[in-house]
Amino acid sequence: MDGISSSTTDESTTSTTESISLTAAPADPSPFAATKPSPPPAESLCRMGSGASVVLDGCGGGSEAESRKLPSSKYKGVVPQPNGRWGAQIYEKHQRVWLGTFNEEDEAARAYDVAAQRFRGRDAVTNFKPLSSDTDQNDEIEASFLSSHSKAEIVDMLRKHTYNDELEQSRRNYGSRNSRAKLNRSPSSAGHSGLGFGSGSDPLKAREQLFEKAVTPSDVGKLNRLVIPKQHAEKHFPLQSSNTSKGVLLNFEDGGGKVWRFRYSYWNSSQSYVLTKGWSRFVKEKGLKAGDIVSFKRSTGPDKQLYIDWKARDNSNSNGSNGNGPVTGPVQQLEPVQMVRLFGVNIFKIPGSGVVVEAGIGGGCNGKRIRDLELLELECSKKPRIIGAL
DNA sequence: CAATGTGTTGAT
DNA sequence: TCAACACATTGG
Repeated sequence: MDGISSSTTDESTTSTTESISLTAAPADPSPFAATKPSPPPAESLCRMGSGASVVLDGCGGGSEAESRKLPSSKYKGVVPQPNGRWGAQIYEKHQRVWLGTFNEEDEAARAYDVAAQRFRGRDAVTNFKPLSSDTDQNDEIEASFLSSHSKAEIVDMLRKHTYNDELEQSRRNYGSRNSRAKLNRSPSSAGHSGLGFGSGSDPLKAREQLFEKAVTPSDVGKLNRLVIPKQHAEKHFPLQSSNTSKGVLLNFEDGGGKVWRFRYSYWNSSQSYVLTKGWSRFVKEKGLKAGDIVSFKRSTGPDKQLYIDWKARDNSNSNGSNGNGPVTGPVQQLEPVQMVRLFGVNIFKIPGSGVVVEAGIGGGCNGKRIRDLELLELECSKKPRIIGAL
């Protein structure tokens, strides 16, 4: 049932192995600047600016009036966007993995290359990549970098255009650090001090730490999503096959007692578990920054209330930003919304009103779009099975 | 409303 | 697998 793991094991999906070694390293922030050697080998489509409504300085302004069809890219994995920009995508398992949009074809092509390397290893056909030249060292670093990150992470970086930066950092760390110690450094590693969080360590609440994650630039970027490390996602927030793609709504209570509802789902496209809807609001409200740590906890009680907290990476960050107050302070719980997984459906019980809402019942959209309950579980009367495990 | 990314489908 | 096309969502 858990199609998730079976169907896609994240990196392992790549079959052969994780040994995705990279050869080239656009470690340089400048994408093609340094590496712009081999033009598109294959296709060799030399179409330029033909239909894009946006100006393409690169090719000289082509005034194009043929609007309908967008110009196809000469690069593999690059597709034109209605805006005149370029999108990058790669396919795997009949599923498309969107790599983001870019202004220049080259940039998009670059992104594709990176993804190709990460997804398919060095044999992957790329637009430029085969570049290795003399920087074996860098190659090795990038190889480590890639192999130590999930596909989802790499994809996020590409989409957020932070790949080069991340790689850059990794590079530095690599040099000073060990050549190969722990390549796994995303989630709970941050500081390890972990619990220092809400400082809570308040046994009174009977809540247990599930896991933590240092948010990446992507997590707090414009992607409006939080990638939950697969291991933790499957361990703590298992999705039923029926929910996998549709997603479910999960309620989390923050340190201030505020309840946050996030859409939690599995993205086939990037093969990752993510918190999407609602996440951006959380990021804004809390003023989350890359590097900050987000912690997930769960009540040990029957309600299994979920909690979410965060902590700035640096201790007392001036936080003078906006007014997001130090909501981080004390970890207290107010009126938690109960959520129970029933029949493969999440049921939320709103305290006070005793109202029970079925996750996903989308219905009321008055003149507006369905903004809140867009995702639904279509299984209600099916398989009467209570999943209280979570 | 514009931009972005997803759903889909048809071609290779 | 890939890319073209359409359009649903999201953010501003």
